[in-house]
Amino acid sequence: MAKNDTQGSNGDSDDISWQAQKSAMTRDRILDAAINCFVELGYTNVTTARVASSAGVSRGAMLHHFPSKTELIQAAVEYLHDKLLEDYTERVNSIPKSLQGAERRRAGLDAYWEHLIGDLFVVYHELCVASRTDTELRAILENSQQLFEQHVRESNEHLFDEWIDRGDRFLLAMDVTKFMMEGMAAGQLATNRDERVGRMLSYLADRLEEIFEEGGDSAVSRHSGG
Amino acid sequence: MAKNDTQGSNGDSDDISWQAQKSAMTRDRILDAAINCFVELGYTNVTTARVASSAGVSRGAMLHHFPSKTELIQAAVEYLHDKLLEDYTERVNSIPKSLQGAERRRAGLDAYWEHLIGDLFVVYHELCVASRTDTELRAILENSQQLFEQHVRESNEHLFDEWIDRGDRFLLAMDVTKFMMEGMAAGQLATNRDERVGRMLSYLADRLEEIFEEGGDSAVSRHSGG
DNA sequence: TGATTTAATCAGTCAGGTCTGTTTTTATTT
DNA sequence: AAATAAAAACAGACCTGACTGATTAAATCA
Repeated sequence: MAKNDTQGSNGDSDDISWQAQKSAMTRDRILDAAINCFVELGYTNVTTARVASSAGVSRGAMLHHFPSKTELIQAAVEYLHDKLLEDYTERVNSIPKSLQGAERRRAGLDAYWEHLIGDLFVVYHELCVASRTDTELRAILENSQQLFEQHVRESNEHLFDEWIDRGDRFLLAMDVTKFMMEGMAAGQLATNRDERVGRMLSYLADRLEEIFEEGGDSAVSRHSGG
Repeated sequence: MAKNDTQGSNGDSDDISWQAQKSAMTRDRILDAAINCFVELGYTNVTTARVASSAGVSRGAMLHHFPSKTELIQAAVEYLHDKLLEDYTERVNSIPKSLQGAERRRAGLDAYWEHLIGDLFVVYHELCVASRTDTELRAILENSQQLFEQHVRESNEHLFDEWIDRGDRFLLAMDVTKFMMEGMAAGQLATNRDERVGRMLSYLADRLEEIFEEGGDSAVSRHSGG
């Protein structure tokens, strides 16, 4: 809005013009609004008009930045993907450095759980479900999924760096964690939610420690091939 | 279609008229078509015209049986619920009687898994996801969910009848099973699907046996309060 | 014949996308 | 520096197409 301070034909101070800045700002406003609409309305109920209204721009303005709904969705999904990674790493990084060993790993589980029940992941899961019958969305998601999975893997290798060289056991532990926690997040659990979740997280934490115990018992090694 | 054999104004043999039979048949045809559309198109892409076309009836005919789309969806969801129960019990009942003990329980897990990756459950899960932002659908589903959960509980009590009196351990085992398997079913697992699933099912089966071992170790009893 | 079921057509709503016009910013010219 | 041209950002009206629900006509059965 206040343009006179930085702009001018002499444009030395910043190599990015005021126009480009303004354009990027409205673009981000629109993408934020799109994510917001996903959260509040659900992917299938999002219309271009609603996104524009929520962003505070006219339909024409939005159509200038995103010529079609597909391009809007594409950009919004990538934007969501970025925010998902940011949310996850932020939660993991905010684990106190003082925590070490089993306590640190348990805190990692809790952080992952909080990430899974957040709005962003809920929306992401909705997109995955919708992509079953929406080939366009499926194509858009495939890229993001691979990147996200890789990022989670790297993050886990950091959290569980003591066990990085356990081979199959590491994969088993990651799958156990992933499936159990995503099952809790996606499953409809109306009764005793907090109690059941707490119990499951503790149980899961113990199983992970068990999997990586030196000379683990046969029950574990049978599945990890070690 | 062959009506002359059972029908007549003397209508003593059957208290339901030919017309009612026919009406019920088209009703079921429409509901079957609706489920089919859910599977093939996804819940949000289903239109009344498509259902009618898939059922082989005109829209007018369908609107006679289901005056509004809401009523159609309502009936279709209840129909889906019935078919879900049928599918699950059928799979469980088809476990050979010769299997007993741990083998029988493992077969129960496999049956549950097959049920979870079937079309019916996939659609059901989609409905659950869609119900987050669709209050009408949410209301419709709530009834079905309670009935379904209760049925699964009863079925489990039958499959695991040796352990029915284990109190908290039983609840823990059921949650572990439910979450892990639903996580696998819902999660996007592109790579090594069959291998990972098989490994997880074996691991899960072992954990369940472990949970119910007499005088189980502290790791288990810590979470089951027993 | 009278009632019920099926078929066909119509009107209203709302979505996405095109089109044209307006304002703001940038580049050019004098 | 002032004026002007060009381009970009923005705004809103319009069109098309699809869906739902209502209405009317035909066919079928009691």
